[in-house]
Amino acid sequence: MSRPAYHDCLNARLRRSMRAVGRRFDAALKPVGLKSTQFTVLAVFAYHSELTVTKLADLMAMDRTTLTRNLQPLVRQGWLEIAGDKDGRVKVVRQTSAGRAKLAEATPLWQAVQDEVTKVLGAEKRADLMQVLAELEA
Amino acid sequence: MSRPAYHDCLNARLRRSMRAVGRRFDAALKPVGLKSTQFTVLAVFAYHSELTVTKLADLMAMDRTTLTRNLQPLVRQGWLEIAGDKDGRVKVVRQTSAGRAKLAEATPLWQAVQDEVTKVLGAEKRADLMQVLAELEA
DNA sequence: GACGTGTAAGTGCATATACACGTAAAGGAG
DNA sequence: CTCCTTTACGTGTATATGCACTTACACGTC
Repeated sequence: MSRPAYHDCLNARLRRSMRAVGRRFDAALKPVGLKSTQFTVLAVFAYHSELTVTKLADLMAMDRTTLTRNLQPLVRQGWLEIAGDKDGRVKVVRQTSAGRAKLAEATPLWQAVQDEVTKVLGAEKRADLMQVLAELEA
Repeated sequence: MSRPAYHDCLNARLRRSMRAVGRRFDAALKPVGLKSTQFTVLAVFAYHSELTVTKLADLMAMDRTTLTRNLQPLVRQGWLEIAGDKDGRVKVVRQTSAGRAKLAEATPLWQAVQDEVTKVLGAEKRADLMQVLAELEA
């Protein structure tokens, strides 16, 4: 037997691609002062007017405590706001009008990268990729 | 026009899957005290006896300054060592025997997760995924 | 109403990631 | 030999990520 097929590691491959793609999206969004990860959070609120921290974390398949900290820069910039609830345990996250504006401002830049990827990969391969990546989450 | 198709964001999808897969690999490697990212670094040295920092970063498609810091925990644990070179600008990274042993110890645990993924996705889908992810790097 | 259980959120710690900038050494032009 | 450019690497700062642990509140049982 030869050495194990380390080059076939799914985790390593995913991270490599994630880094490359992340750099690409980050660069595209730089003119509007958004990280790609922050864009992703703002985009969730295009579909939900308000969410508790835990529900948002579930939606994003992210550790709740990671999200708590990721929200801070967005709150500091005034794009999101966090308020208490009748239920004293719960914090509700909402997008501000500045947040909606920032998302709208960033959307064409984001769309351009999306289109670029579709062009490079082809629509079919891209759709298959998205599908398999989603399966991977389970 | 309706709202943009934010749910179709490649970057967000990649990160979601990366998080899920990373958690899975991290959990599997926990018994031997390795993070999945650290395993990836150690595995590179199954193919290369020594590498400069920049070459290692290139091989991993990672920012060089990120790698510099990622190496520190591995050096601290005694799995890698970093030495100077004739060329005073260059730092050479090598795996120690402890590093080789740790990699060998972790390999079966890593292989189990790899096999699990292949079982869940099917070998073909998995191979296609790896292929497309590689294309994405360019 | 006191108490135990479950639920929502935050903190401490460690690591991963990358950009902007700084430092130091090699190597060539004059 | 001096100066300039290139190359290799590190630091400062900010963000992303997750686990172990803690805190605060709600709710049902007695």
